[in-house]
Amino acid sequence: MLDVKYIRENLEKVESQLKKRGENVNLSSFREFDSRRRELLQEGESLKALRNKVSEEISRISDKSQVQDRIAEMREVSRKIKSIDDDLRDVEENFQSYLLTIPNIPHSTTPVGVSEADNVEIKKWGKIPEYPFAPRPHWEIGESLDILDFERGARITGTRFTLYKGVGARLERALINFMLDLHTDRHNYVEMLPPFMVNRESMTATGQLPKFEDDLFHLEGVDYFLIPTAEVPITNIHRGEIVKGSDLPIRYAAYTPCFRKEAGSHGKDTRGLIRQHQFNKVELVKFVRPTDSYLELDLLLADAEQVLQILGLPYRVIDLCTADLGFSATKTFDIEVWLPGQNTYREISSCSNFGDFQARRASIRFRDGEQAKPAYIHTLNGSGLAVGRTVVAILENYQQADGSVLIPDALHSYMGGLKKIG
RNA sequence: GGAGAGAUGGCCGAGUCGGCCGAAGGCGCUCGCCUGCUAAGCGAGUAUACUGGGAAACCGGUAUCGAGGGUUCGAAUCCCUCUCUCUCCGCCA
Repeated sequence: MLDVKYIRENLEKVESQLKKRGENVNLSSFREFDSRRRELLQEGESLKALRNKVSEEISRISDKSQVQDRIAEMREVSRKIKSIDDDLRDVEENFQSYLLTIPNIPHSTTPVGVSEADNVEIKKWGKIPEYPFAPRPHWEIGESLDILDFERGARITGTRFTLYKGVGARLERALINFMLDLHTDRHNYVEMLPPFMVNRESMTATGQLPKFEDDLFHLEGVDYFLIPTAEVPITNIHRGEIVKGSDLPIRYAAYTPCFRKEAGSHGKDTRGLIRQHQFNKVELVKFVRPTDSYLELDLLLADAEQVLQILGLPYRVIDLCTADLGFSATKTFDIEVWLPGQNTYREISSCSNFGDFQARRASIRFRDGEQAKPAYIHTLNGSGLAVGRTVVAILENYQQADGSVLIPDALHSYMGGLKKIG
């Protein structure tokens, strides 16, 4: 959520900055809500001040006959207050839900664009391997090695669900452990294992709700949602808190499965592990001082990149343009890993700075010292990495002519010494 | 699932038959004093949000004692609903 005072004072600027997202923003109703709200507020508050004053006087007058008309008067005032408060509640509710639908303002360094074609590649790492044979896509490799079972996954649940088998399951688990160990032991994140279902408040705080409910799995009987990313439970750890400035930056790493409906991508990436309704991810989340957040974004990106570097997987980094930027983010770097079986780069991580947007929705603040004013922190998060897609990248990049797949060195110990699949 | 207890400021904890309770007291913390260091001691201060005024320092108003409703001129205090926590029993990985 954006700062109401900031919008009030910079209405046109905000509008033009939001237009860069390609959204049809119209802040004219902002003015209406805002002035109506303040009008009602002032009217109600002066009546309350009067009532408080007179009520206090009533309590001090001992002669009861003298207070009857004052009481009658205040009865009327109270009735008026109630009706103003009712109107005010209405206005505030509508104002609030309106504010929750306004996306974040892109950062000044975010490239302006009208489609994903305007994203900017800022870095390439690793050598794209050459094969003396036609590299196969991971779904073929996985099936022929009998480690991925798409048919039975679909039987158990439905389309976009996959069964991992034997060494395949082990590889997924190895990657989760490897990533968590790397981020906790070497990058100083604190490991968290959060709930995989969250309530509506948590989803609203990070920005999934109210606008993107269609993308979420909702439970029947309770108003809970399956998490689409660990970002949601982890960011909400500090919802409603004022943390000590000296504790910043706070870094958390968490493994969770992620559940997404993938509404609107019917027919896209139907084969293989790329687009699943359930997938595993190790997520990095940071709570930082506002002044540090863009530096922290670079560090976060580097932490995620290192996973690919250690695994020896070629990738590139993309600076997302305003048209491709997520609802809550001010700036996002995507990491795309090279997939030889599909002869393309695919997103494997997305590292974003949300500024104070989520912090304001979630009311997460920090304070330096006792007498300092609390201020909103900045939140960031990034995948470190999407585990299923890392399996995909390993299968495709490390495939051999004989159909086997080599396991990257860093994973040998996590695979019980196994160096090759098949 | 059954029975019971509770939810007050950073923490602990008081709150009388509703009125001067944003809320006693203690701890903690901050600043100052004092003691040759430390400890102790003394004094002052110590919530948040919205809102009006002001360049600002700051001053005023309103709200907040788990959440939402109700009664009342007036509610932390009375009534209703909900949420959460704790204890015991049952069930269960």
